[in-house]
Amino acid sequence: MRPELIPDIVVGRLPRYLQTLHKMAREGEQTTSSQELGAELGISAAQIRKDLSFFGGFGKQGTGYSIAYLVEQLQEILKINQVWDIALVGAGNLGKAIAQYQGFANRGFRVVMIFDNDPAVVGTQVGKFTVQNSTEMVEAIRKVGVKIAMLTVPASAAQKVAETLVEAGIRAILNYSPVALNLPVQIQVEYIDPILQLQHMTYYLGA
Amino acid sequence: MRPELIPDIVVGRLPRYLQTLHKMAREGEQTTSSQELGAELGISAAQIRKDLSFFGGFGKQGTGYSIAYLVEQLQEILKINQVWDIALVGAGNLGKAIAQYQGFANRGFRVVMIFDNDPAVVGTQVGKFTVQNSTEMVEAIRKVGVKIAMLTVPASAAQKVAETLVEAGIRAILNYSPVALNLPVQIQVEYIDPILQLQHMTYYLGA
DNA sequence: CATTGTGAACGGGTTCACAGCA
DNA sequence: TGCTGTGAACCCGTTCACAATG
Repeated sequence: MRPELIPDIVVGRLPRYLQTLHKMAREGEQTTSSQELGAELGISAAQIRKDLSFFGGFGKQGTGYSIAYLVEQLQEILKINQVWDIALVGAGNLGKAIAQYQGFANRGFRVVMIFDNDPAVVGTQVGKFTVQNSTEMVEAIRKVGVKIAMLTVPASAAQKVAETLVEAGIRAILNYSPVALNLPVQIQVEYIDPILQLQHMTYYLGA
Repeated sequence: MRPELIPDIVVGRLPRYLQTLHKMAREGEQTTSSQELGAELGISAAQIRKDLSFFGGFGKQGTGYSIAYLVEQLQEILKINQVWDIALVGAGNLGKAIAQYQGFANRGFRVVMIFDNDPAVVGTQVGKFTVQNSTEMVEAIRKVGVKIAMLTVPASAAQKVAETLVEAGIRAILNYSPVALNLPVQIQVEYIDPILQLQHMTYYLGA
């Protein structure tokens, strides 16, 4: 399967399918249908079938999909049938909260190092990590071969830090800073800015 | 202008335009063009012009857009030429970090109350707020007339709490819990789940 | 003369509808 | 019979291209 032939928007829905399949599994279900999965997610059944068909036939006519099997297949497609190490940059309130978040483990990720450039913060303990100095960042990331970073630094520092991360060999960045990053195209970048989403919603709120 | 006639995807881009316009203003620029704005955001100039044209002609041929004026217009369109109160539900690590985040104020929002159902947490201080008991939630939200909530409770509790929020008069929810919410269509819901975004990116990471 | 605003062309994602199969 | 997988039709968002204009 050639990854670049599959619409990015389709890839982006797979994690959501996985999320809901996990929930169904927790509730003891063995099997589901495109109909049921779609209802849960607010997506049409046809779209789910079409999306999955890009990767192969995972279902059985008349019966639907085995949840366990589909979970396994999606994990393989998304390459999360392994655990990815993450470097966290920025040990402010948000960074600390993320470092201690328990939900990464069983979804394919774990934070393995945390950096900050504030001397008052470097050396302090956050969960089970000691905050390292940003000056050691490139070397530490290279050494362990970490490929994914989360960025929780002030907006003014984000672009610079991101460039350093790329230099260190990072290939995917989840950016919590409220600025658009300008990086080589081959670097994967996703953004989290709650305010953008709040502003989107207020458009629809009368008064 | 009839809000429902404008593609939702267009509305979703306006906050990003605003974000970049603010940045340009901070850097001392007075004027910009669809070209420049697009380059900054990785969006085509034509799309930006088309998006803005849904709402009116904000630019001048030959010159471009006055940044200050466009910011003002976008704020009005998004209804953030006012400050929206937010109720935060869930005072765990993430909730606490959000409550103390300084970036809401000048972008149209402020957290005004925070709730939790854990007796060990209720009554404690988070930034300048005292965590209130969830049992008081409906009344407190109704009384102040808060319309927006952020949800940072465990996945298992999210649906139930969301329903209670709707009952209290909440009309928009920013959900940090990793579950799809099932609510009346007129309720605005946006999701933040970093793991979905990480999983999206790993698809493109070889090995 | 640079840049907007916009109708028309285009392209790609979604939905439809049904053949195929357990 | 129920539900999947999929080609075709459809629809809607993006890009194109240019007239309009400060």
